[in-house]
Amino acid sequence: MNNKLKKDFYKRNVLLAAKDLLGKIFVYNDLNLEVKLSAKIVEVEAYDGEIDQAAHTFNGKTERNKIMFEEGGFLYIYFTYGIHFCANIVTGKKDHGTAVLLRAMEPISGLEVFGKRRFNKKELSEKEIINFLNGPAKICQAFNIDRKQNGTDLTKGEIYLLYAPKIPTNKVVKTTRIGIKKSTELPWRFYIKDNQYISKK
DNA sequence: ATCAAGATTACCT
DNA sequence: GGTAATCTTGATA
Repeated sequence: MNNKLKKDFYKRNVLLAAKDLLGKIFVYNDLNLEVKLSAKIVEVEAYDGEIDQAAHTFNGKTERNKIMFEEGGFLYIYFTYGIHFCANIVTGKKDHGTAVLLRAMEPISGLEVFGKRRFNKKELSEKEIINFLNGPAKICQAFNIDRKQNGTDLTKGEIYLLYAPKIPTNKVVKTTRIGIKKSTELPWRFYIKDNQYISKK
């Protein structure tokens, strides 16, 4: 049985896709590792260059953001603050510069790998496990995602998402986004209510 | 050619 | 709460 999310999931409007991404399972099948790394998406933010000044695509296509203008179903990875990478799921139709930032996840498998990469140890306290993936750059550090994964096709076998039932609307919290200076009024951050793995209240 | 900003994190008081 | 770390990108201050 194959419950991998298909192209049609990603081709939808960015806000619909963002809300629906909550609860889905992010999987990295890195053939260099003995285990598949996986985690449940618990917090996301939507970015839409048409109307959103905080989106990297607001001023049009550039070398960095061009993957966001492709059809949904690719990874967009960017480097920021001289240190960190952040991962996005490209959504929507071709030539629409939209994507969903992955802000926090709940670890499922590959805990020892996450522990080694995040804190250089395999003995894990509950507090450290909560800290594995509760921020966009932490996710990339734990999954070892950087430039080389930019543009990855999520309908192939290396990195993909698994279906999970949609989180009911009354369990989804909608707020303004974090860490941006423009378009701060847009309520485009979504997270699973009462989940302890989100980045910030 | 130059420069300021940046979808963050970890560590300090 | 405050801020250093660190460097690519995209606009041209």
